[in-house]
Amino acid sequence: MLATPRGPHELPAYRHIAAEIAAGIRAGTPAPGKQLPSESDLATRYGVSRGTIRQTLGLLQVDGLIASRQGARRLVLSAPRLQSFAELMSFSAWARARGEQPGALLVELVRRPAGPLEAERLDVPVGAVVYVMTRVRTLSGAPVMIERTTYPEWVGRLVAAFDGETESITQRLEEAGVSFAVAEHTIDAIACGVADARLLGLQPRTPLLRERRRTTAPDGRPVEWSDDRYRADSVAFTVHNTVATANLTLLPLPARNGDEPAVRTMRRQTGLTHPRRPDEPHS
Amino acid sequence: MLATPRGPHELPAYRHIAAEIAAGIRAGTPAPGKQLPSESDLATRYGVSRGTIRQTLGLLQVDGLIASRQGARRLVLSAPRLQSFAELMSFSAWARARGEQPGALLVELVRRPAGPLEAERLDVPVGAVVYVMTRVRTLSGAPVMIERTTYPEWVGRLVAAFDGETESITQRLEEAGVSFAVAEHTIDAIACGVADARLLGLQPRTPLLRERRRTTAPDGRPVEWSDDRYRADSVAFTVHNTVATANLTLLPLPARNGDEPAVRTMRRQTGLTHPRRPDEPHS
DNA sequence: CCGGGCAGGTTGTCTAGCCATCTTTGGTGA
DNA sequence: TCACCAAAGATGGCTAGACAACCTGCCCGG
Repeated sequence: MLATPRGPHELPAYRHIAAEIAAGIRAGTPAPGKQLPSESDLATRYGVSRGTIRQTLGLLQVDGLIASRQGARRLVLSAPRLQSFAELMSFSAWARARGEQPGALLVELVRRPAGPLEAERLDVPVGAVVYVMTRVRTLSGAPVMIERTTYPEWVGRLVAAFDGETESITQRLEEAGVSFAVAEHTIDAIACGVADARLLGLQPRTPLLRERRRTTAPDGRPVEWSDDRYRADSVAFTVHNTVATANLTLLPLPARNGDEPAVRTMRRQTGLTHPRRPDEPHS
Repeated sequence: MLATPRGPHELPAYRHIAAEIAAGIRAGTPAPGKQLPSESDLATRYGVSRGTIRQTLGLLQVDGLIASRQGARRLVLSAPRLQSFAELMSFSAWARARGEQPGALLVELVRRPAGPLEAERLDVPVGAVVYVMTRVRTLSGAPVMIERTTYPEWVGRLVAAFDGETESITQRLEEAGVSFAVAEHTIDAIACGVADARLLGLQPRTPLLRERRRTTAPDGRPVEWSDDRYRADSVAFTVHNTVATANLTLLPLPARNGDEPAVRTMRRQTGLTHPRRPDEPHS
């Protein structure tokens, strides 16, 4: 009864169906603002139970594709975009997904004992071996980002074995069995210093978009800590969040001189009021 | 058998249990890096079925509190932070949650026909009435942000009725029955212009952190479009994402002169490889 | 013509259970 | 001592059904 039978090595049904529905929305059926078929409808159509369909719709909802209100049919919000967790981690994966040619110029790769800051960020003892790699990343030849990544020893050992100009460290690490599960990003703006200006070909004091990232493996071990500085005129971040899932945080720097501030976090919402009526279902 | 019986108006069981487990983690039991009790354990302990516990753990997982791998017990990743969807939307809610005193200085509030850009952002016809409000937001008296928000007529009418120095427009709107469901944020860095410099008391060309946001009601109608510019030395964004839920996007500006670029989106991940062994369960 | 109320449809919550797949552990045999 | 294997334990995926809460549209009465 499955619309498209699945082989043994394929996605679980609920993901498969989610992909199919997302593809449909991308193709315009149903159009944004329109209603989705009911859960029972979809369950029958795909030959699965309502529980499985609810898993599917939960996925689409977290992704911001659809909205739901108890009692009313689900609404299509917008067409889906590109998708991949890897794109958040990997400059190369992102660039390729956009059809641009990523590149990397190795500036430095050093192996040294961890200082107290690095030790805390990577959750290793002070003095443990860490690897610090600095690279300039390019898009179609033009430098757009400076990447300073710190790895713990068990990862850095692998990284050091790669070619310096290896396109995607992330991809190579995954192939080597190092996996990524959780990442925490801190995004702010800084003025370009003299050294960074030279690497990026900019004037000093130009605004840069800085992303600091800590990535963790499924077992909780930190895999990398990175400080990436983007040309502000070539890149921006977007964050999508819903009342059901908010993963963004805005954090103030303590007293305008500080270093590691307290945090403003955006997680889930408990309360949600509903609109009076969905008249004018937009467009 | 419920550890804490629920009354008729309380949260659903799975949210209630999630809150209790999160509180426990905040208090240090289990500590980060340690294991959570098994699903069956928790089900028995809270007197619910395993399905309900799985709903609970799904919540905590999306929030980045715990990680899971098939076959292994769930791991506690970190202590939970403050939580509220409102804090992503509302400067005031965020400031108060942090114990600081938010303020607002009304610069301008105009009512005018929508231009083509505004019309698209708010999903109204060109020429429809929109309200544009400019305010300087302060933290304990010091200006930290310039807020330029555009509202469609049905929301702007309410906003115009508020006092200009109303602390939290968002909160007042919710009280008036306008609810928020989805928000899309675009974050980048720009150099401070002359006008903005005067409003914020900065030198021109200082880096600013810019957040552009479109907020949508549960029925899909846009509620507001905002351009907020923060002092880069007083605020930063953090984004949390997991392999199961990634809501961040990095989007390149097309040719270094552009206005509305294509999008690099970070949504869900389909594939996930697993680590070899979780030895050294960190700390 | 307008408004209220009711019935049916739809999503939200929860249960009980089944099997698959993977991890961990402990024991056995070389 | 060490490698391998089997069993137990855990999570992932899925089903079928029940009831609650809520929304919508229709019908009917005023």
